[in-house]
Amino acid sequence: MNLKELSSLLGLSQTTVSRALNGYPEVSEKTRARVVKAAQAHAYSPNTRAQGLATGHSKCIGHVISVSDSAEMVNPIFGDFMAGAGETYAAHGYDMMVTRVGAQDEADTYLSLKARGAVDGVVVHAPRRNDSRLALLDKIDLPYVVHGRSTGIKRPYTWLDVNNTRAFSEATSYLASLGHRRIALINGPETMDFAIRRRSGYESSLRFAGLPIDPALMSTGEMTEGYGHAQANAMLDMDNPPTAFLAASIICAAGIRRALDERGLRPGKDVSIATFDDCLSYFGNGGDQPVFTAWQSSVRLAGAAVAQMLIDRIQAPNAPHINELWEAEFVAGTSTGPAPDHSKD
Amino acid sequence: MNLKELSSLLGLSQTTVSRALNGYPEVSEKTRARVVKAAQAHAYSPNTRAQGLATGHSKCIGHVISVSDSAEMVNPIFGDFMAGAGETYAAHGYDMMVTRVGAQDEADTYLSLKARGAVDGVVVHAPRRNDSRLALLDKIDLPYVVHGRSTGIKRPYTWLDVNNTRAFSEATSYLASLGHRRIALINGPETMDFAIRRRSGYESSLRFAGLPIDPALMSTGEMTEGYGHAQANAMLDMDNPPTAFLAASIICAAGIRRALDERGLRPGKDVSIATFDDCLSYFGNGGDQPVFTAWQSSVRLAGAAVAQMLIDRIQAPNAPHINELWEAEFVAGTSTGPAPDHSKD
DNA sequence: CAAAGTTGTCAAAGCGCTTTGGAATGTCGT
DNA sequence: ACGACATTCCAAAGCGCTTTGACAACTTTG
Repeated sequence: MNLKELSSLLGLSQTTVSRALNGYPEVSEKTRARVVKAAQAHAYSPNTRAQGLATGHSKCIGHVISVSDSAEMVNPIFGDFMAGAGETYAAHGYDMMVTRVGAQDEADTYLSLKARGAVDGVVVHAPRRNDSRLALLDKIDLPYVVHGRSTGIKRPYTWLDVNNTRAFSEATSYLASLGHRRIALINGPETMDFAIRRRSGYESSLRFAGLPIDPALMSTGEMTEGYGHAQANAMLDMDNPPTAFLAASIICAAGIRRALDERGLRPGKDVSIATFDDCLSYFGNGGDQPVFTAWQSSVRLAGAAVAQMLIDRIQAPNAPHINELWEAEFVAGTSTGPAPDHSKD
Repeated sequence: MNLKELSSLLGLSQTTVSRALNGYPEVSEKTRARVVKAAQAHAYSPNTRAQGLATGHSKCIGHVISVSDSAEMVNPIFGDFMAGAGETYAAHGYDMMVTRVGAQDEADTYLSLKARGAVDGVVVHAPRRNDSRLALLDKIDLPYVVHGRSTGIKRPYTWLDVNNTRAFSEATSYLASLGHRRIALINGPETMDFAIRRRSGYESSLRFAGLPIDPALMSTGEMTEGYGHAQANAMLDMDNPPTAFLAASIICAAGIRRALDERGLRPGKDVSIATFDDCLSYFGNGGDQPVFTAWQSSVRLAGAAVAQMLIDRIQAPNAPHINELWEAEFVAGTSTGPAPDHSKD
């Protein structure tokens, strides 16, 4: 069923039927009702491609997911972010297109998306420092919103980020205030802007507390469970091991916890763990009784909000850029406690 | 840059340019080379929508993700499956469209996808028993491939599944052979076909081993870490607790493990854990030294294979239906061991 | 050397929609 | 009763591509 058939069926012109369905005022309410009813009865939905061709926009939003070829790692927050964004898109009649790409072909992918008119805008995921994608997107005039920020980019752009610096600064101070003097940072990949900010928050709090900054207590890598486990193991083997860990994600934290368990160390007693928590739907932090002491911020809500910002941006491309900085919320869990007293050792 | 501009720039007709780029034989190699070079120089890519309108297919594949409104749960395998599928799509010039939908609007979403001509085919995720989507898709003639199977559907359809029955039967036998007589099943949602099969594999091996089937040792639910933890805790509180757990996913297994750790029970010594493992990129099973004894099958590879099957199906809609049943691979971890000897209790 | 293929190219139609610029019809003031 | 003005509808153009059918310009054949 297409427009032509439907309109001849109704004895109306295509123009009138189209206007009736799209809510234009120059069609009487009587005929509009008639048209709408017939459209429903015949399950008519305008052909997306034809509509796009005619209007010049695709009502589709692109998400380019860079999969590092080395690690072949899919960011675990991906699913929840998409779920949040998808909700917003559905509410506004937008489709969502996902493109998986290796790091090399990143630029080409955006160019192609633009040249082919496949999307009206894109969400930039996992921004790096001085991320070259932003200049590219500005140049080719493809609307975008950044989930995160890119330090070093001076031109304004629209972004939504969590205050990672603050969260990791608070977390470090919190652990220091519990008496911990050897606090390890199990960070995400420090090619990512958020990881850089997290480290800087961590370091500034260490300095503020008068604690040394020890590179041996800092690690960077893909945020897998195995990574958390391996790093914790390596650090706990040190002569002067950390008494507290600060993890980049709850999945890392789980790995750290496993390392403790294997050694018979009690989390929150012998060794503390604090973590950032993205509120992943399949890996909750224990609900009523949080397991991990955490700074949390829902990536799902972020997805919904970023999607909304992008839709707004597409509809008003010349509006001033909006920036949202969300504060992570502190939850006290059982994974942290006072630094163990070694005076009796 | 569009076809018209490019062709007038070259002093050729649109026809010739189009044919040259699409590899038709009736254009001389000399002009073809000229056209290809110019296209590259001007970064010309045919407009997706126009191309789609003209050819009648969208070169786009749909993934409809049902998010149960109650649980608001995003399946954690989603990201890895997409990464695998995305690779295949990219190689064949297909785009990937993702639609998030609540359980109610599922049927409408497929109808709309079809009516709008938005996709050439869809992947059916998480099939249920007697899944009504298959009949719907057959009726509206939208090509599809099922990731999993749907018990009760008699008409042939194309699917790729893991032999869940076998895997869980083997796992149960394995645990029984270690002397476990109280083996708990921490299953996924038993509205899902795969979970039903897993249970039946589990039960058949219990029967075969002459062990009783105790509903108190079986649970069903969304496969979160918290779920695994809660179920394990509840069961370990029983008068006659299980000595082994069989988990539906490595994430559940992590939760079970946490429950053991909290109680000072040693995995593989006091209580065993076996699990199914989807080989999630962010939650590996320890690499060289597997943590969990597991039956594993890469969901990423499944994604790539399903995508390929769907593309084939779209290109040859009348070809016979293909079914692939993959066997899960056994890996021995440290999480299982002989049932503890209670004779000295 | 005319008739019959080949080869390389093109003009134009068509995909299903939106939108422009009329054109009918009806209503109203005078 | 007549022009003015809304109101309601429509024919046709156009979005950027593919594809059909035709046509020159060459080759080859008898």
